Amino acid sequence: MSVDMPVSQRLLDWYDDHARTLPWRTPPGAAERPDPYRVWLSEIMLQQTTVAAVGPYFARFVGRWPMVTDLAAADEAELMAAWAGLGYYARARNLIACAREVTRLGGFPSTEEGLRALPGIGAYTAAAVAAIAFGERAVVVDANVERVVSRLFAIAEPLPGSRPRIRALADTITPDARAGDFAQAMMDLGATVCTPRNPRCYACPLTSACAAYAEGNPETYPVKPAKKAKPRRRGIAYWLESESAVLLVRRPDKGMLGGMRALPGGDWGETPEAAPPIPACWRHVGTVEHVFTHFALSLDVMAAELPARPIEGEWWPIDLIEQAGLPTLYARAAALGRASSEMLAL
DNA sequence: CAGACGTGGCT
DNA sequence: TAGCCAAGTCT
Repeated sequence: MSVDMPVSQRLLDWYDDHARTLPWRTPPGAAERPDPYRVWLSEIMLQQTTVAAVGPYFARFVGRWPMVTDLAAADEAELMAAWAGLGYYARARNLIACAREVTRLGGFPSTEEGLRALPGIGAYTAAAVAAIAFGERAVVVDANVERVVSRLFAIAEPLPGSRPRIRALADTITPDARAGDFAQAMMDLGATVCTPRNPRCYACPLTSACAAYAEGNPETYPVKPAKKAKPRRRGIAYWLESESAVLLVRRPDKGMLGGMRALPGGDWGETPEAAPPIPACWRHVGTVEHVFTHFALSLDVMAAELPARPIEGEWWPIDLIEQAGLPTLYARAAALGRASSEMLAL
């Protein structure tokens, strides 16, 4: 392989042999383009989320809602429950809004600009869908591309200040043809070779063009600012059981776990303080330690059993609690409450 | 613009 | 193991 072959060509050649096989992809250089609906759905799911985590969710979603028009007609609560566990729940709320808008438009826009106007679609996703699903030349910059470009050009300026330069440099190496394959090739390279730690430079098709490799310190790029310390908050969740069912609530659309089902309980803060939904003999059955992006939470779980469903609300059969679509935090809290009441019944 | 917004896997 | 990190978007 010639060293003066353009970076884009070397990368595309590498991709032809090393592309990952993924459910939402067509093979490299395939004649037919992938379904825009599947490309869009996968891109939304993959935002800040690993391929491994997305796999089963993607399969369930396309099985249940095979076309964007099906998703547009979905029951919102069912969709939120199907998303439970994937995180960043604003994505699920935007997903259904976007599906409805696309259905109203009669299909996905094929341009970056048109895609960018849809809910939940930002600069990255608009470029990715335009390139992958519609073959448009678009400069696709995600965290993988930022890392690969930072290393190729040994960019010393830390993120996020270096973003404009990274984008400009990515533009210079993006080819006119096969822009979608090129974008996916950059992401595959970042995910499997040009990794954040212990990059496998010996397997990289671009080492001869890589400034960081020449310096001998690829792992030092991209330069990032120091992380801030996470504060710790406390909260309480109430497992109220009656007639083999448990009382669930729906969290407000704004804020943490917005729109998701949850156990009753007050706000989270410095001290755990929340009035129980009803006076009862509440037992402390455990504490869930959960780390979010910007704080850590200690959630104390209280449990009680009462006869004859004492208050109005959504009473969910405990045997079917897995289907309630609780986000992970509350799924863990529910496991504690359920185990405690089963223990008590023995 | 910097902070809010989840979760699980890897080192 | 505690921290880092993942195909970002919205405000």
